[in-house]
Amino acid sequence: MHLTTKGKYAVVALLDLALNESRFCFVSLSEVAKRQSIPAPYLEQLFRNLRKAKILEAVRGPKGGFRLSRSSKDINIGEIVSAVEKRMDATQCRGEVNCSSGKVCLAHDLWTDLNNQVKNFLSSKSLNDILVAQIDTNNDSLTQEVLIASG
Amino acid sequence: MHLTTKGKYAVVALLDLALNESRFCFVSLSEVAKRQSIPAPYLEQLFRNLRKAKILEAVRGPKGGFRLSRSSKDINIGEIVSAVEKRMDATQCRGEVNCSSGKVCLAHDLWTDLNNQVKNFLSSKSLNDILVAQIDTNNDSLTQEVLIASG
DNA sequence: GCTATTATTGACAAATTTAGTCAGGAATAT
DNA sequence: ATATTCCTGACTAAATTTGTCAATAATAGC
Repeated sequence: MHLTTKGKYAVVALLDLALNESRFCFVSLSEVAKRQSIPAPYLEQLFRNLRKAKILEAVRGPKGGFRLSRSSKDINIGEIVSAVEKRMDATQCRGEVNCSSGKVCLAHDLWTDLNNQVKNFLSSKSLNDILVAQIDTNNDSLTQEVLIASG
Repeated sequence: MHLTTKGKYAVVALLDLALNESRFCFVSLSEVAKRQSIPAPYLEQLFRNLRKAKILEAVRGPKGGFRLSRSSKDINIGEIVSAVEKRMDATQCRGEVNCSSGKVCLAHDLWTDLNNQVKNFLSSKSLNDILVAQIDTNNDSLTQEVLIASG
């Protein structure tokens, strides 16, 4: 089970997009990258995967950019993370039965359970949930400003 | 958040130890390594950390080996994993406040919550819990044999 | 005391993965 | 046309994981 900067960058970038897309219909990758301190060419790789996963839509050319393909309420963190992380599965054997030389290993069910635990947690949170929680707990000036901008 | 073979090997090795220590007071590392298909010199590194964490006790010399320093009911999976994994923390900033150039990043609380979720899950399971669950769900001949052997 | 067995330590090396870069191409608004 | 932006594939560097090795220290049994 590996949660790396890929997953973290992806989530933050989409949160940024969710906050800014209501003002400008499409947001350029470079804006997001700059605001969130993510190397732009690296973010391109991630957005590529997010587009394949039908989470993002893109338009090329001037005034082009990206936007969420659905409401931020209908995009959960789990699908974002799985779109960019390739080793999130916690089981050594990817759920296969013969993980320990033909026999189910002693801890097989433990890792399967952990896997489900994490999956369920991440799938239960939408992008919007995170934004709302962030707004509730954090009343500094930046957040307020972004809030006004977004709605 | 990284759960690697270290954590998985460590848990399986200790489960193996828990199953076999009642018969032989101390179990040699090479026995465990062989039974669980873990490279012995690699397991040495892990046992080193588990001893530092007061989870294992060792005796050198012939008839020496390792045993759990406490009952398997009093050792939880969380402490095993943290003894051998160095990057289990899911937050990018290790809980620090200025994770995104001076400001708390948008997803800060999300990763903190995920972190706690995983910690609580792993801490809530003891070595003995895993063995009992394994025995309940898996009635093949090997498990039965080991069960009888263990007491 | 000698020997075989086992843990202990520190350093080393290979393989894999992550993180980041780059160059060139394609679409589109102006 | 031109500038802007996404698109694609390949490439590199750094870090981490996954081992390996050699030498040492302790101890049981003879």
